[in-house]
Amino acid sequence: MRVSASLDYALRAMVELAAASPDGQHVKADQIAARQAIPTRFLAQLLAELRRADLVCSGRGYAGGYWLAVPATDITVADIARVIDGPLADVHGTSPELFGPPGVAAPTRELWIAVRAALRSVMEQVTIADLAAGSLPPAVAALLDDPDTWTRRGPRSEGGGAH
Amino acid sequence: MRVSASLDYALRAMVELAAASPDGQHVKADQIAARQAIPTRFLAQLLAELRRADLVCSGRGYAGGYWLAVPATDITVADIARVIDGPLADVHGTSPELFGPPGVAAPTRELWIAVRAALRSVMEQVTIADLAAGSLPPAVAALLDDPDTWTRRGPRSEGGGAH
DNA sequence: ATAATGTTGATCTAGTTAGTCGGGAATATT
DNA sequence: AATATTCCCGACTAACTAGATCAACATTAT
Repeated sequence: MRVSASLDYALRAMVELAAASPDGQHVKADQIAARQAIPTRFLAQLLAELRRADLVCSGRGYAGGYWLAVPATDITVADIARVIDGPLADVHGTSPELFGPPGVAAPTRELWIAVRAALRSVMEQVTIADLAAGSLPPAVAALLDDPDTWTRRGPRSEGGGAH
Repeated sequence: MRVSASLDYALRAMVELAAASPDGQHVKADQIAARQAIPTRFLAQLLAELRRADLVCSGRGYAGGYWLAVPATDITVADIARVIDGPLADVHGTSPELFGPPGVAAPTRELWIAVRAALRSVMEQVTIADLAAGSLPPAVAALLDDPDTWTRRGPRSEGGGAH
């Protein structure tokens, strides 16, 4: 359940583009790489993937660079994740609903579907316009209200009431 | 954001133990491997990790096998995930709150913290007792009510209302 | 003692991740 | 037309991780 470097980079690059998009600016890969401290050549690969997925457009030459193919309000984090990392959540190779654990472990299938639903409830709600503006949608921001959300959680112990 | 084979195997093994735990039964690694179609030797490794983390106990010899170290109602999916896979969600190597994306992409930090909170809301609520009994807690089961939850989602398109 | 079982550590393969490199193709300036 | 700038594409590598296997050893009930 880790966020890959590729996804982190791609998302940050898209936020850069979203921030420039109201002015219709073209942003060059080098600029994004410099501003976000991303290896240039590696970023270029990611942008090419995003272009093939029709999330961004590109142009070459002096006035070249990248810009969003659709409005920033229409691009969610999930869209980017699916392009870069594939399906949001799959259980070691197959998608949760095709997964059929045997015997008494059968209900783990519903568990993984619930996990996927939870991921969607965040990643499909947040757009890169939200991120560029610095304000998450209320339903997602609500998750951050609990101070407990901000703390790390060690392997077991602490948390509830009983010891 | 994929569920590793190790975590899937470990969780299913724990559900097997939970199902046997009311009778205080010891279950042998071979039995679990057979019932859950898990490579035997590989499973033994996972069980050893769970034992070192004090989630299960083991005994050797004729009456040997594995059993839960604590009640099944006290062991959540998150507990197992942290033992087997490490932190629930980290952003290419560092935990979300230590992560400091530069410039306009700074709010992506809050995004990943929200993602982690969403994962916790499922994985810390579901215990292996729930799974063995085949009924998820109400708050999690509610996620499964929306029929949309059960469908795959392609890369963009479809979904909402307007096209 | 002995057979059944768990424990440990080494090893192996295949695939993924994160990144680099060189050359080519398109575009705008001069 | 020449040239500088920028994106495009494929190959390549080095490191790591996942997934799995094996042999040898330790423990325990009979």
